[in-house]
Amino acid sequence: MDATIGQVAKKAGVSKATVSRVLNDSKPVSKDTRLKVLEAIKELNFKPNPAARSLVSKKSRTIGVVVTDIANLFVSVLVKGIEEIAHSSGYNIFICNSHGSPEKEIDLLMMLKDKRVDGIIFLTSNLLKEHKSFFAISYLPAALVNVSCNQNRLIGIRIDNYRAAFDMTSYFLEKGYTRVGMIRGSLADQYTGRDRFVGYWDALDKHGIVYDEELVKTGSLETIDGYLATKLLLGKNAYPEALFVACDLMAFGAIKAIIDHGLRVPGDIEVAGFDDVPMASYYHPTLTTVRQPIEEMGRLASEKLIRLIEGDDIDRWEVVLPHKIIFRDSTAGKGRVEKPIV
Amino acid sequence: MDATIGQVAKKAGVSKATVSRVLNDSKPVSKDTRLKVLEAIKELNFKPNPAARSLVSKKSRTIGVVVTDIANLFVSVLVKGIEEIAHSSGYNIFICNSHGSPEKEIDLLMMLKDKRVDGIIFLTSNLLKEHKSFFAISYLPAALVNVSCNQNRLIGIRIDNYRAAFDMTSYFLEKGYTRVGMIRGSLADQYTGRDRFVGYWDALDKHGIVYDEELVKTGSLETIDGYLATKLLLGKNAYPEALFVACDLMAFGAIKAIIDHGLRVPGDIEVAGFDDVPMASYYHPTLTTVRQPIEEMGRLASEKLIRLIEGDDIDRWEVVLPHKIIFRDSTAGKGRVEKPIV
DNA sequence: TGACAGCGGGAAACCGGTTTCCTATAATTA
DNA sequence: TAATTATAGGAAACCGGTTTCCCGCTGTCA
Repeated sequence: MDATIGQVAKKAGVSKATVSRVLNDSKPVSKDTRLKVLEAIKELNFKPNPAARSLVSKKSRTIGVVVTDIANLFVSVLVKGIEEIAHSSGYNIFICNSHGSPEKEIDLLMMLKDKRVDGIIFLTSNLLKEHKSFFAISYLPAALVNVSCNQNRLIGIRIDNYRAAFDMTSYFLEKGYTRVGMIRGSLADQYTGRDRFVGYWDALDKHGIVYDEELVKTGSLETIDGYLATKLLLGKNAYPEALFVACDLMAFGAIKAIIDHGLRVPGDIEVAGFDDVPMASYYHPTLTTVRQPIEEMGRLASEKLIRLIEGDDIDRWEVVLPHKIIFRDSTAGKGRVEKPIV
Repeated sequence: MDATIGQVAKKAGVSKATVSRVLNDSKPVSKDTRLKVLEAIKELNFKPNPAARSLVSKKSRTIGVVVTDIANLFVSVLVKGIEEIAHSSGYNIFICNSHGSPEKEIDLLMMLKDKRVDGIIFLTSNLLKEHKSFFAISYLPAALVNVSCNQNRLIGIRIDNYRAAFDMTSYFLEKGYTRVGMIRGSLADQYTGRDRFVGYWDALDKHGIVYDEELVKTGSLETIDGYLATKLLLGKNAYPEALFVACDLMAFGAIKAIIDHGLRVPGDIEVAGFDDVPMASYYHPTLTTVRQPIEEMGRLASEKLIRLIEGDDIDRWEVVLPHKIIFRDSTAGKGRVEKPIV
């Protein structure tokens, strides 16, 4: 069906080797022969068989991508960035959903290695020692998104989650609120989740507010988790004046819960999220949030990984991209009303 | 680095052919030899090289997936379904974003063919004759999502968009509203977009309402398009009592526009969407919408395509899955207030 | 006992490219 | 003019599997 290099060679009256040289510019070929070969290629509509190429080059031109769940907005935007660069560099991407399970993650990493991918982009909120040793032993080029790792030859792409959470929380505190709550990610998250939580805590601390565990609940990053966690929070007798939520999806759930509880956002409780997914500016009320350059993170991970795969040198292994707080309606409250001094 | 079949053969004291037979159960092997081979495989941690296998089998175990934009919620949920089945059947998926451009779509289809994918899943709202002839000429197994095509040997997965739109619109009309508007998809969409629009029109017709082009605007399926289209609609002197929007994302934009305009949903205008993306039940107000079994559509496309690739017979080439209208707050209005008969 | 079928297993061809090694010719230098 | 050096391009090995073809052994039947 498809033409082979042998047929092209015969048609052009040259050897397979010569056709290969024309295809890859791997050795000089005279103008005449080159033209004959190109002509034959065009006439037969010849496309080199990638499997045959892979076999000898030992490169699959495929990047494995392990993510928690492609249907999550953060993830799909990240993948879009990854795909854009990979595709334009001639790489396929091979996406796998781990559903956040560490065992599944390990399985997937090993499976990708068996499939001979050239490199891996790994999105996880929790980098375990099993993960680290996989990368150390396998020698597979890899880029980690969202976590930092001082291990040798591992690319890391993230934002300063600690700082972002610190600043977001400080905004509420400087508005005069003393009861600032948080819906945080799972306690198992040693990186993203932890950094955002510590940033929140440190901001309280710096502003002389004592951490109150009654004001903090945990959810697993889905909208429904934000909803349920906030419901719990509101069950207490004294609810927060402001709420910092560890991701936008949960923040939407939180706002829904507050409204269902008969309170207003931002009138009664101000809410801020994290990520700035596209929906944040169309939710009602629009959501104040920490903007991560998600697509850019994907592009950068892809680009650096491909450089690493192709043996170019990497100037910086760890990249911390800038974030930005985007203020919208969900925090457009008046701040604490000071008691007038008589 | 990685062990080869030759090394396994040597270690087990047999020929490569025998190892291959054990791996694939392609010819009987005595119990003794089989055990020796399995032992050697385990000891060397041997994993067959997929490129070498592909070369001889002429199968890449890869499915090309062409979608408009992976960051779109409908798309990412669909891809999740596709990935689930493909992965569990040992197939990779190779995702490409067309951004809705027909030229790009053709380019991607041809590129996938050159990459020797075993089959293609194609999500498009508009099946052009160039697409059809690609599938006809290339003989590549393919599954189309969202469009119907009477062409031979093409799998089609969709819902009855016409009926769904008809029913949704009828709901408003039967509530007594006479001014029911629509934000429809692009005029270029000959399938999904057209069916939903015709369903809307026919419902009006059946209820004796004359189609009013002032009440219909067009958008390109993104949230912002819904917002802008609705803004336009509200600019007119008499706005609709109810609005049927061709997809959820645009519906969110529409609701936002209505609220920004100083009106209430559903108090002043009722709104319904289409798709039932996860956010629909967490938007404020929660969104009435036509539920498509998106993930199931992905799974089914994947499953049928793999059957086709592997030569099993296909019982039904066209599958029309059931949809369901999910009623939520955005249509919880009282209906037209009848003038009391004195 | 001899002929033949059935079965396990090895050697080698093959898939379609790339790369090494080598040769013939042209160009350069002594 | 002879010797040397570049250069284009061919033959064949190779990548790592699968598959065909064939052979030797055992068991069965006449």
